[in-house]
Amino acid sequence: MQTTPAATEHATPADICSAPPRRHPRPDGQDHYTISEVVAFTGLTAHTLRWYERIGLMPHVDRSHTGQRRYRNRDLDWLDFVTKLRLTGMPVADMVRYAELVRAGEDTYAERQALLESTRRDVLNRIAELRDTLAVLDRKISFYATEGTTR
Amino acid sequence: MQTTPAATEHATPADICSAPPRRHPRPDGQDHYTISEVVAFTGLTAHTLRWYERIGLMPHVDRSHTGQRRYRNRDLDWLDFVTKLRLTGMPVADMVRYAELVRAGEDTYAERQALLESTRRDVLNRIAELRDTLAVLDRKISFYATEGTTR
DNA sequence: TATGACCTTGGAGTGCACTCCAAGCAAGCC
DNA sequence: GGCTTGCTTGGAGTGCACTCCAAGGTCATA
Repeated sequence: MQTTPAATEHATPADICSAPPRRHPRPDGQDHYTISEVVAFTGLTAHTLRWYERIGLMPHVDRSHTGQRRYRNRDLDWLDFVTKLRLTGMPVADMVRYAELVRAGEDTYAERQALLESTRRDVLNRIAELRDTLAVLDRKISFYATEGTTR
Repeated sequence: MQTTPAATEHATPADICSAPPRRHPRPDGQDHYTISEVVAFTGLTAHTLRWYERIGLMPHVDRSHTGQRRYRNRDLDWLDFVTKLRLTGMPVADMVRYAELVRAGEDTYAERQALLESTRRDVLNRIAELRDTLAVLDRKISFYATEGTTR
């Protein structure tokens, strides 16, 4: 059993770096998903998928001969990444900025790196805040646990 | 040096449980802060403080003889807690629910505990998600770092 | 070929969490 | 008293991230 090397070999400009350890529903070459399939895979709504495209957050989605969207594996990878960024609280405008850098090509590597490093710092800060909050919650919960049972 | 026991001894129904390790600007008894002082302490805006009160997120704020707000140490503690909850992504409506339980008295200890435990689970999940995101960011950042310098 | 589920678009609507405004009262200083 | 700065209110406005709608075209199955 081995991972399919296609993902990195045919890497598109859309998201060239670092193959995520994701299992694709279908292998590269047969990867043509309708919008409702992508809804099922990602948990996003069709509305949101179309909106992401309109605001420039999707690198470009193929179309069938009749104009319907046909998502590829690389689109799923991109959506996974976008979903992770969204969880960090990053504003959509910043994600669009990153998408623009990706579209602009290799010359933007440095700027992309800087953007992700700034995001990384945000994530570390948020984790620290959440740890703090966790401590407060634990203190209050244990208060309620003892007071609630001994009263 | 020892912590002032006043905070727990005179604990008000507002937020009776678990004295936070917070240094108050003034000791209990001389704690009467204007809204702009609270703005300076908490980082919240005056608009937001008034809005919190309007929607029932503040337990009740004292007023001067002319009707101006005079916040107490317990109010600062409460605002600290609310700010922590907000960082977890908890909707304001849920925080209002908790505030209502606090106002309702000791009979709601069990429900409060359940609410905080549910929040606790959310926080743990969010931390796990952020760790995951951190791994993805690190992978991409190291890609850009090597490609950017060797190109 | 008909039925019904799915897909397309631009634009309008929604919900949340603030954020601001106008008009007026209050407090402190010269 | 006059001036400035701060505080009060209800209600309206803002920005974000979706979310939905109407009107119509497409696809799969019977």
